[in-house]
Amino acid sequence: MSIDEISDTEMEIMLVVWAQGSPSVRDIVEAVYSQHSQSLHTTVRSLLERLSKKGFVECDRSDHVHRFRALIAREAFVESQVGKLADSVYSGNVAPVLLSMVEKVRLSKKDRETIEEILSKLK
Amino acid sequence: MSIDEISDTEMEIMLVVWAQGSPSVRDIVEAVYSQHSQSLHTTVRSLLERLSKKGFVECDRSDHVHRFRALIAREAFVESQVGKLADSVYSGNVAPVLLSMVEKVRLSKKDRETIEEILSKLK
DNA sequence: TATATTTAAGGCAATCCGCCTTAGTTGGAA
DNA sequence: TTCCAACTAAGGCGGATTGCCTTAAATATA
Repeated sequence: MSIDEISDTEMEIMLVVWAQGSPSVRDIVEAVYSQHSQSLHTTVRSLLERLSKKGFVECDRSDHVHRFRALIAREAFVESQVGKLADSVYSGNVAPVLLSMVEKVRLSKKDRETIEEILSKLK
Repeated sequence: MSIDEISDTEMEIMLVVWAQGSPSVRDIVEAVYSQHSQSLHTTVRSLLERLSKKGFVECDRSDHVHRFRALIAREAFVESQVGKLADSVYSGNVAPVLLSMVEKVRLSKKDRETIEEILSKLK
């Protein structure tokens, strides 16, 4: 599964969609811009249209006020982004990326134990 | 440290620079395009100029034939990319994704041991 | 019905991307 | 020394993307 590019502003919209589940345009405008106006509304609408074309969201038109839902989970999106990074830098080998992540990311005791548990099951 | 965006073709050039150390324009052209021409030469030259402006490479002009070197290690680049992803998607918290990746990614025995070694050092 | 809200369609300036053209410079071979 | 091949320098071009906006039409609601 290859994933389209996503811009910064589109990303902010996705965060709202992931957080709220099925927000309306107005919900997103207010979450992203902390205000509302006609132009911001149509701006977000067109950004949502692009996100829809890219396959990130779907539009529920059963009500007059459309509602948007994510077509990809946040975790799956991040994983695909990491995979893309691995493709371009390490010829698709994700392991080196994972290793540097383990080093860089601050892990709780519980996280470390969970990883160790997963690893032991893989053996 | 914030890192500029990098395009696919720029990335291919960076891979050559990382692999060869201090290649000339010609070295890069031949590595990327498996051929050489005037136009490809200037194309790569301008891509290198952009990479230079973005802070990814530096240009050694001591010889007539300029040579280019990376200003960021490949590993550091990958780490910063992962960090950027974490910032934008998870407010910096990558741990949950890391956990699911450990499950999903096929790891060699050596990789697993490396991760366990890193984890034990974190304790 | 009158007003506010929303959808629909599309445009616009700025930027980036990959690539190329043209011109001038340099080094080395004949 | 002359001439040529290789390189640098400067900048342009078409296409795509991005964030935002304008205008107009449809819909809901007071």
